[in-house]
Amino acid sequence: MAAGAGETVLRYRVLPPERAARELEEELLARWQSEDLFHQSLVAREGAPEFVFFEGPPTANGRPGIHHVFSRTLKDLFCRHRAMRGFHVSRKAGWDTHGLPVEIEVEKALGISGKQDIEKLGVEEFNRRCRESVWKYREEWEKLSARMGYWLDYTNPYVTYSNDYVESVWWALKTLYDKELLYQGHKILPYCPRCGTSLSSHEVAQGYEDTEDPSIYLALDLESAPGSVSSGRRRIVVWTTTPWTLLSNAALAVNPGLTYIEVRKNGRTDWTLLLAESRAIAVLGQEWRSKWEIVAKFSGSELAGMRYKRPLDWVPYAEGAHEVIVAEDFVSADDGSGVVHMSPAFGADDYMAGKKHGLAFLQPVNARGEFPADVPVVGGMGVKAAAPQIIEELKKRDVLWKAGTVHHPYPHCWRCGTPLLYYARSSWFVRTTAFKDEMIARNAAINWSPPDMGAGRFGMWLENNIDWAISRDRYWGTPLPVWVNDEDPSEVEVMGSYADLAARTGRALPDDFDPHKPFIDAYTWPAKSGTGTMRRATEVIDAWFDSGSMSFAQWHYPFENAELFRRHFPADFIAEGVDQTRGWFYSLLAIATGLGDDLVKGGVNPSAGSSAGSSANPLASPFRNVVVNDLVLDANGQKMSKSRGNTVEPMAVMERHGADAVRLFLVTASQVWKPRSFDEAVIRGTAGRFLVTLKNLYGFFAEYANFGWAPSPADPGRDDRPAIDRWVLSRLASAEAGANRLLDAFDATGAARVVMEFVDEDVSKWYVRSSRRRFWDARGTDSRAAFATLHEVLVATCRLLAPFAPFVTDWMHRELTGESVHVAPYVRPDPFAPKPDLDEAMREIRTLATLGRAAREAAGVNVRQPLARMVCVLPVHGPAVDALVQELVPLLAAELNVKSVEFASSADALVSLEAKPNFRALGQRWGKETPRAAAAVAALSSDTLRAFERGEPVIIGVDGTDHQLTAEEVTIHRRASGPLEVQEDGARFAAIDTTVTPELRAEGMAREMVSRIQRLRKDTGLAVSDRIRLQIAGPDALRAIAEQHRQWIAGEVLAREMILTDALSADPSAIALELDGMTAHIALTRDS
RNA sequence: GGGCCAUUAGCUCAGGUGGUUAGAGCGCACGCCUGAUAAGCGUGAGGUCCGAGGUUCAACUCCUCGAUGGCCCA
Repeated sequence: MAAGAGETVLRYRVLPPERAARELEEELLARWQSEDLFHQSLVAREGAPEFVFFEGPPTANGRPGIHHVFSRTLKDLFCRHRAMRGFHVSRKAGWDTHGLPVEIEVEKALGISGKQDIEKLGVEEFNRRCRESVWKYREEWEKLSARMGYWLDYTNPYVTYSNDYVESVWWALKTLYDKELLYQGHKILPYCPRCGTSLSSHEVAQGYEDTEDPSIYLALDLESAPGSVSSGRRRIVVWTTTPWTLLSNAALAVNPGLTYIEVRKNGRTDWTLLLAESRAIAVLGQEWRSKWEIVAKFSGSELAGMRYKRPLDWVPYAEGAHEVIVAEDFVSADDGSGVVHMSPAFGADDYMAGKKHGLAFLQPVNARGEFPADVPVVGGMGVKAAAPQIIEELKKRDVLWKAGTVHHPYPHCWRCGTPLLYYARSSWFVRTTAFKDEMIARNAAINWSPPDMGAGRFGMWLENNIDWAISRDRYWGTPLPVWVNDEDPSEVEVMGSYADLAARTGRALPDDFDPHKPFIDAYTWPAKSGTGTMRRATEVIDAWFDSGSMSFAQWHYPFENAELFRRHFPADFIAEGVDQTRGWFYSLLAIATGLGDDLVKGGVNPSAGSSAGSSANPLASPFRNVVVNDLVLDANGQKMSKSRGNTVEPMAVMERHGADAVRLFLVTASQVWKPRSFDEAVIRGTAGRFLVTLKNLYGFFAEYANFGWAPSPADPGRDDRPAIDRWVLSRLASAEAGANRLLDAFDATGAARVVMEFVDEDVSKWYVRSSRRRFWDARGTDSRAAFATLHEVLVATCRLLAPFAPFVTDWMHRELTGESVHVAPYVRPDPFAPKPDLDEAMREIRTLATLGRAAREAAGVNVRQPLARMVCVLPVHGPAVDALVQELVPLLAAELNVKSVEFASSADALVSLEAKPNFRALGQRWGKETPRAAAAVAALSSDTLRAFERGEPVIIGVDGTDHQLTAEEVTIHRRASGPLEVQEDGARFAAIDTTVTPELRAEGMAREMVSRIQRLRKDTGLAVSDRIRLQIAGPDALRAIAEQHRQWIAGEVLAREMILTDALSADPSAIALELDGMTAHIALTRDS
């Protein structure tokens, strides 16, 4: 036959179930690109209210991992939702390009390590390589973003190393300086000897690791003093885990409020030990009281002022007090000996105590973390490595009490893993403590998801705020714009712009001006004071300061784009992983708060764009809503790490399962702020399975709609459709409203679950399954209603799911409507109002269906066998619900294959009533007697309850106290009694009459035949619309049944001809069917 | 060492303000349906709600102590 005549033009493309998600997604990616859809969607919203999103810049020199897919899914889905809601959502990409991570990457690539190597190579060359290295992974990141469907504007990203960006950061630093919030100080800072630079508190927070360190108890000789009880040797027990600091010991500290004891070992008179009483067990052992005698007790304050002999005398004291005991509150009674060794150059408490008591300051450690060469025994050694030598020396000198090791978390460099040293250094600080309260106030206005992240973790962090050490003795970073007179360090100038710099030097900057080291260091000028030269402080700044400046620096504000800035500040929404709590979340808030009014006033050009400035509230937090996601763990719940080798390659996973499934899985596996295990088998079984169901629903619709349905005015109006259509539209409206409300509240998991449950439970499990026959013909009114309803459900569902699974929803939406889902509204302009009565009626019908199926199963009668009747009981509803239940009865009858459905009333003989006590209500009245009152209620007879339902008073009595029963105190359940097969669930029951009469059996057999014929049609490869010729052979009784139901059978199986014979001619395709011990033979051919 | 959060079916997770039958999905077993078929659907088994005390008429739920795991802080 020539092509053409019988061909149907496919209106809706089919979606073969075996088609790989990857292929479908690639089709869409190509389409989006050729349509430039993302940018077109932005253009379409030009002028609409802005929903401001800040992209936290990924560091451009690391490879993206699966956890990035997680936070990017969240960013993308909320942006997509707001865009579908009508907002303009610009999504400017950004790159974090400075800092230690980049330097370390380059060091590795060059095979060098440490500052000397870098200086040897030359800073110019080194920074040139840093600048290049940053882009090594750029393509990978962009590919990942594209592949996962993350819409982000990469055409004009902000880049933290660009001249414009650096200039904005300079402006911020200068503004802080002018407000006296930027200062140089000398403090104990965590210091990485490998990287040669100090770290800020939030960097340290990222690097705690369990470490085994020496745990050393020293017994140091006290100088005998007047009032001494012992004439022999007196020693004080001191604990430390950093033996390398003993070289610089200047004092011992005790807690003034603690009790210290002097003890003598039984049988010894020549020496005693001093230590805190509460630490005796730890130092002397569990049984110490039987072995030691307490000879004296002191309070800590009494010990203050006593002198001792330091353990190691390799470093001479210069000036300052030394070898003296001081009393300080910070000394803990919970560990060590209650006596702490003080080394003011190497500990924050020590430093503070050193200042207070004028202690000697010894710092015999160089910037590489080694003892200087001229120190005896350990000269030239790394401080940590020298522990064994130091311990050996302490033994020799007879001051070691005991030496062991301790497991404790110790900070390491978050980038290179080197243990940090606490080390006195000069550094530049942002005085964040000056505006701590304001940060706390602004934080209170931020909507955190989850809430306790803001009030708890982040709030506590703010409470304990310390000044932000922002300078780094490194090379690749925003240079500190501070110039200092080389002859008088108190003369300082801070540059707030390149124009400032040009003005100072008196010369225009060159066209190829580069603000980075080493070029910037060449800019010097004679000091205004007349003597000396202004030279730049050599440091660069913390890269977190860069990223925290993105809200203005991404626009080169305040030098230009004032209006753009004001339109995009503050952010309505940001989302990152929990690890950013002390990173980007903090730096954004700290910088915006520190700049305060100056940020929105915009320094240099305050008049520009003033008309657009109304939305920028100077007291606002830089972000209004923040969604924090937790870690992605491996399939066994273990943290992913390169060293464990259990990381997941995101691209490969998306190729296998599709980006839709991965995104959906990440969002729905559990609340996003809880850690989730990433198990591919689970993805397949949950998100993947759901998407298969969704595609099948579309496939079902498309297959039948292609026989001739398309939306048209001939479709009945929504209110004129059958109850099941109105019901599913009502459910859809609820899902739509619920999902939208939850997304507005930044609950992605909840929103996705609402829609998925609607699709699975309501559409697939119930609506389509029970409406299938209505789709077999595309012409009748009822069919039109069904098609129109399912079409609307699918279209709206695609929209509801589009933020989560942007690929398959777009594919389907385009087929269904001809338009991309991503430019469609999230909520329909004319939603069908939810119908609570209808929902309730359908819930009852579905419950009865469940009970009816159970009854059939219990009776062993399969559903294909028609039965005469079922009797149901439901709790009392209003007339509206009752009427709707009646309207839905045919559905129930069809589902359970029964001829009639009756509802029994309470008075019916089939029903007896039972009372279930309501403990909550009874408890209020009866208190202790509740169980007995409940028993009395439960004992009420069926007749009494009937009377109660009629409104007659019922009295229950407990211990002579009578009480008139109220409606709240009891729930009345109906129980079936009688000959039927009964299943019940609380107040509902379904009773099925399982009697199979000969007529019913004949009908059942006819259905068996139809079923078998249908299977044969399918096996023969017929299309659902093909007509057939049918032959049925068998004993007389069977033929009689077939004859009796001839018309029905022929109609069901689309037989134009149906021949009944006693034996088939030899037909190889014939099949046999056993029915009640008889055998039927069936054969069919296509009727062309 | 301090703070926070978890611990519920074999697995992954739900379970306002305490209320007497502790739920779902997956897996398992059995079955249904056969015009969504490499699909769809049902029923069932399976729990000392981490442990021990306490408050209460009543505790998965509240309190105390402890165990295990995780996160954060120092």
